Amino acid sequence: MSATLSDIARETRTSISTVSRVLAGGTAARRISRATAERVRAAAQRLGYRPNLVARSLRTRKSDTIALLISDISNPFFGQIGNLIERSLHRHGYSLMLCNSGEDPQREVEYLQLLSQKAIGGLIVVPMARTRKQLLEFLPQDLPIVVLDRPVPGINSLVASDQDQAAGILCDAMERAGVKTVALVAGPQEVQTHRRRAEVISQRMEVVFRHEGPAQPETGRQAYIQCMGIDVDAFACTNNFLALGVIDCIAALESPPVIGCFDEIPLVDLLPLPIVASLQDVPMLAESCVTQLLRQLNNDQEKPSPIILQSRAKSNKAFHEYREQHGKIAAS
Amino acid sequence: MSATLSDIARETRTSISTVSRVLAGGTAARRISRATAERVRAAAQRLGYRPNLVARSLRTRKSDTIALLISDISNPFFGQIGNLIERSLHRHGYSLMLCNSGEDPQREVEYLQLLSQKAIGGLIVVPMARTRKQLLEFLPQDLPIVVLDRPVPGINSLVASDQDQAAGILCDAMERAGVKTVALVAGPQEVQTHRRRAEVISQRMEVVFRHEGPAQPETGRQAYIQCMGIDVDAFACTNNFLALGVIDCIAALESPPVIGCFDEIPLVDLLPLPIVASLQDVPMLAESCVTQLLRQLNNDQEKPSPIILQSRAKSNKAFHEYREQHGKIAAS
DNA sequence: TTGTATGCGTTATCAG
DNA sequence: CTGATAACGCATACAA
Repeated sequence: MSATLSDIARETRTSISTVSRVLAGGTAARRISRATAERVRAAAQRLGYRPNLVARSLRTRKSDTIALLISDISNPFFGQIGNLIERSLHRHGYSLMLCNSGEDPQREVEYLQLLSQKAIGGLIVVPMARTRKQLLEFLPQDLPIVVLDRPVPGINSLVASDQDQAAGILCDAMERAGVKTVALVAGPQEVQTHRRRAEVISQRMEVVFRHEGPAQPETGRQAYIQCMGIDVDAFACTNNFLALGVIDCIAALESPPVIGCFDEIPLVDLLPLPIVASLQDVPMLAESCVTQLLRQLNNDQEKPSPIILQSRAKSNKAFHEYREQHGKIAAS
Repeated sequence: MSATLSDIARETRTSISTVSRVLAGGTAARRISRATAERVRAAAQRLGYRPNLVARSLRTRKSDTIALLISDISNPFFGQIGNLIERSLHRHGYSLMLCNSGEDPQREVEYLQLLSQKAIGGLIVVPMARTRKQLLEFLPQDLPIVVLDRPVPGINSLVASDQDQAAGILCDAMERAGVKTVALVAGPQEVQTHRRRAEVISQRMEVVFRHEGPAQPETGRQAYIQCMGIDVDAFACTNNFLALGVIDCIAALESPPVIGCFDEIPLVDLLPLPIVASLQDVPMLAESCVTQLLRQLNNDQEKPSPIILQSRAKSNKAFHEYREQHGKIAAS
């Protein structure tokens, strides 16, 4: 058991309040004489004092723990983000509570309710909830919150990629490579991100086949199987998990179609398939979440405004070869 | 703001302790009359009572939050484990605090100290610390703890893979494929897992080149570059991150060597390299951690004993072809 | 069967 | 400049 304020007070023959003020620092500490402040600090040091964060939370009604509510930390995209957010928060003195909703709205609500019970100090969330009301219903009014990846109308504290731009550069790349007809493999259309990506692709490309399902490799496999017989230049997938399933099936072909997708595909350069991906700026997404959140935690008065990041296209060698063969001559 | 015990007491014209006893359930609740118990439960329901977990923690000196202290959640191995552990804990009513040590002993110590300040209820840790003393120094004596993946002498509450068996089946597979000479690419030898794997490989195979460094792809790349000119049948890597770096460099060769490694390589079946990996039973590792921990949390009297899991070998098509060409005839 | 009183360790208010 | 003292919400020993 660590020493308490009261231990230090006894040791220094001062009162608990004095000790608290000294150790709290800030304005309160300045109203204390150099002498006693020094004595208190010395005693705290000597006794190895560490504040009881639970007691502090009970009193202040907030903790230095931030919740990260996402669908699944084993998704590499969230794994990277989670790692970066945790590092950054830790540097700023906060801890992270990890909450996997598993894309299950009910689990999301359960967690949302938990937050106030635990006096969680802030929330970074990739929401299932589609409306501001749904999302905030069970949360304390003043809880600092950052919505990540999926815009929710009426919430300005947003960090996300510009999905129109992201899908746009993907279509650009495919067009330049001579892709005309595409099979669209889409994740759940209830999810903003998947929906918007699918919409842009549908507008820009000639979609001759379409399959929708959970954002898992299995959905990609099913799409490929059902699409057999139909001739397409490319499979466009609204995320990398879907693409993995398609790639898995497609590898055997002698003249494989293009794969267009979003986010990172591991070892993409080694795969004998033409692949082009639209990559989000993951480190910037993570860091933006933290700065956006810290601003609210520090009671910065200016209202938060959305942070929208640009994506960039990345393709592998096989894609470049494909483009050599099928692509238009680039009009400079 | 949620209702408190005191609100319910006032509403039902009983006392705080009565309400507390009813809502606590268990033995205390049985000593209360059906009538008042019902009244209390009804009021709690009506007022939407949710216990303030911070206050409870302060009083009981423990919380229902479990810490997971690992090196890096963006490592897919830990991502999977983290996801499974979080799901399982959540089902059992616990939350997860995620701590990335980044393989930095100092960050590990920082986190260890934090746990008691937060009254964390239990710990699952992949430790840097090599001794029982180092690990437990800053922890409450009675904290339920599970050591994952890296045995620490004197701590029985362990969940890990049998590294001798894991490395053994990898060597078996390579031998059967006709591999004689290997380049050993090893992670930090301070880490139990890497060290043991390297030892077994060194005993079983003819190691003609050796490179050690952080368990990152970059180390694998360096190893490959420094190994150029030396003729080896295989690269044996003590984990998948190292292997990724080697694979990255090696892909271009017309007659590539075998890659032997541990844990999952994404899209391994599509890669044009002979790869064999020794796979840990990740879901079982995760679930074992939770059961091992819950047993301690429920004050089960029997002392915990280590849970050691077996691995299995998995290879891709290219490896099978390699084996056809170079392998011994299997002596039945 | 139920109520009263105390304390967990802090922060914050109000007197001096 | 400093010290009592009152919460925060809950669990629990002790009375009744």
